[in-house]
Amino acid sequence: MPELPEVETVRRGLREWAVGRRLSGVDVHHPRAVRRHAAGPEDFAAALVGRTFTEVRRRGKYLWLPLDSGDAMIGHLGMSGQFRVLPEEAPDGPHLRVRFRFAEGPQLRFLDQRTFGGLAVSRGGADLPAEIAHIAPDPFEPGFDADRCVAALRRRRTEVKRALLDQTVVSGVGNIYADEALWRAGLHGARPADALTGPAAHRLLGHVVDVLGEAIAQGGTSFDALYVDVNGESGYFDRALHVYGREGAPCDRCGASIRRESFMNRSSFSCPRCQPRPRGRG
DNA sequence: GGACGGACCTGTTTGC
DNA sequence: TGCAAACAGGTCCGTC
Repeated sequence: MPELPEVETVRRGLREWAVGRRLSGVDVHHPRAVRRHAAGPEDFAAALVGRTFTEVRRRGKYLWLPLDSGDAMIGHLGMSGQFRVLPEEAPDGPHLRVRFRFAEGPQLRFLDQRTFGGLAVSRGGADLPAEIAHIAPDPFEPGFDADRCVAALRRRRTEVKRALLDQTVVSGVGNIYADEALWRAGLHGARPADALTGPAAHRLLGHVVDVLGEAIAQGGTSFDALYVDVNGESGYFDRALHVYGREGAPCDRCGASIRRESFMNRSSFSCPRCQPRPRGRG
């Protein structure tokens, strides 16, 4: 379940292993992996072969790798996507979607069990691909404006958790870190976003930044083999989670039993005492 | 144009 | 034991 911290961990690995290497071959094993590349798998491969990755950049959960052609390869991990650095002789495995071969050295492989992830080449997209431009800056970008983000959050006439997950409000937040930030803020996710005071919205955003930053420092969160870095290793932040996946466990703050509720066809975890439901709902 | 529900997808877990 | 349903959830798209 890669959110911003997991994607940042992958970005750092790719920066080490992919930048400066010239592609000698690209094999698309599953067309769904490049479904966002409208011109098709052959065009995707042709735009990459002979080119060199010059950088690895990220906005929210999106990665893009600028090429020496001025184009960029965009990547999104979806729910289960992985970039792995593996020797040529390593077996393909059942989830291999795209293989990148270089003039020398190990291969880069894009694996994806649930196929929600995808790759594309953005023409002229080295600086900021047009396909990503609609996403709001994430809190770790130099251009991030907290006041603007808070204003966007408070304009949403919907529940605050849904607003946090809206990548046009703030990018990089997914189900896990939204729950954790709401727990830290003592807010139930069903609270109306447009009813938050300015200071309360700023505090919530501060918790979002804190929890994301702490998770980056731990190499991300991992519950199983679905999320690993380019070397196949897991992060450690799952040990620091306070509510996500802890149904029935005592709240680390007050001892009440953590509850699980269905929300947006997903699970939401919260403390019934620290995060009371808003009155008049549910 | 914003809000919101459903679709997409597959390996694992749970229930009968 | 075996089958079916439920579940995980980020993003896109259609509808209202």
